[in-house]
Amino acid sequence: MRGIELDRYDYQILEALQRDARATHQKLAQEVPLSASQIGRRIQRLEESGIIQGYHIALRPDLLDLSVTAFASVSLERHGEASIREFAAAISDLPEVLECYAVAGEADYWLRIVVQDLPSLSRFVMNKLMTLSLVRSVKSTVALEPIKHTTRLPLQPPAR
Amino acid sequence: MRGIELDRYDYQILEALQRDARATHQKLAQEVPLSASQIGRRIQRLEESGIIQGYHIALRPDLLDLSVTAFASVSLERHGEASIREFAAAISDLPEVLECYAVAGEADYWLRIVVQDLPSLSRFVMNKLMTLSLVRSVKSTVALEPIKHTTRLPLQPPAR
DNA sequence: GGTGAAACACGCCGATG
DNA sequence: CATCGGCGTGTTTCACC
Repeated sequence: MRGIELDRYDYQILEALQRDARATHQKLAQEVPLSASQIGRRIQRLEESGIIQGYHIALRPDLLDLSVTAFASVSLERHGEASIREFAAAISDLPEVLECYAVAGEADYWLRIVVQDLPSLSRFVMNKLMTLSLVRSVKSTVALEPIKHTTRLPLQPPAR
Repeated sequence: MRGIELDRYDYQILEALQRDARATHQKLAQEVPLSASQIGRRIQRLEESGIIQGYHIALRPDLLDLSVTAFASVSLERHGEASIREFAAAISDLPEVLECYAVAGEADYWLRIVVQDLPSLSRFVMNKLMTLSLVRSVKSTVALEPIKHTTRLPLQPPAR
C-alpha cells in the first residue's frame, strides 16, 4: 500500500509538523525552502492522501486522574475471521483501550490500557475485558513508570 | 501530583479537542456553553498548567514506508538508579522507539518500535538495542495488524 | 508563487454575580 | 474579586489570479 510520491520538501514539512503541529505556513517556510502558499498546498495534498491522518492534542494523564497504564495480552477461543472482526469491534468500543495490536507468539492480542487507579483496572479487566465472549485468557501487567512516549515517526527521507 | 481544579466546561473543552485538535475557539463555543474568548482563556490556562502537553500530527506509517511495528521486552543487568537513568537516556535517543515503559513482572521494560521492514527490525534489535551496555536480554514480537490506535484518553468528568 | 478578502486568536474593556 | 461576553487589532488561511 504505497501512497503518493513524496519529495524531500514533503518530508521536511512532515518533520517540522511532527515537532510542532501548530506551526503556521509562514513559520514552516522559514525551515523549508518553499513559499508559504506552496507549503499550504502541500499540506492539503498530504491530508487528502491520508498520510496526515489528523491533528491531535496530547494530554497528561496523571494530571487528569488517570494514573494507571497497564498492558494486557489476550488470547481468543477461536480464530476465524468473524471472531477477529467481532473482537476488533468490541475493543474499538472500549475507551480505556488506547492501543491494540494482533501479535504473533504466545498471545493473540496486545493492549495498552489507561485507567484511573488499580481498582479501576481490576474492574475493567474483570468486567469488561474477560466478559467478552471470545476471550479465553487475559494476562495483565501494570506499567511502573513511563520512560518515553512519542507520536513522532522515524521518517526515512528520500536520498535524492 | 494533582493539577488545577477543572470544572465541567474544562472537561468539555478537552473532550472536544481530543476529537478535533484544530477546532477554532468559535467552533468550540458551539459545543461548550461559553464565549469564544472564554474558551481561549481556558485553553491557555490548560496549556500553562501542563495538562495540555502539546499538539501533534498523526501520520500513517504504512504510507511512509514504515510497515513494521514490533514490541520488545528488555531486561537489564543491574537495577541501580544510575543504570535506570542511563537506559532511559539511551532509549530517548532512539527514534525507532516510540514508547517505553518500566514494567513489573518478567521483563524490566516494554517498548514499541516502528521501522521500515523486517530486516530493519533485525538490524535495530541486534545493533542498537542489544548493544546497549546495560541490556541483558531482549525478546521481540512483531505486530501482525493494528486493531486500534488512539491518543484519546478516557476522561472522567466531575459529577457536578 | 504572490495577493486579496474572510476568518481567526488574543489582549483589553466594562459588566456581572 | 474572579469570571464572563463583546470589541478591536494583528495574524493566518485559502481562493483566486
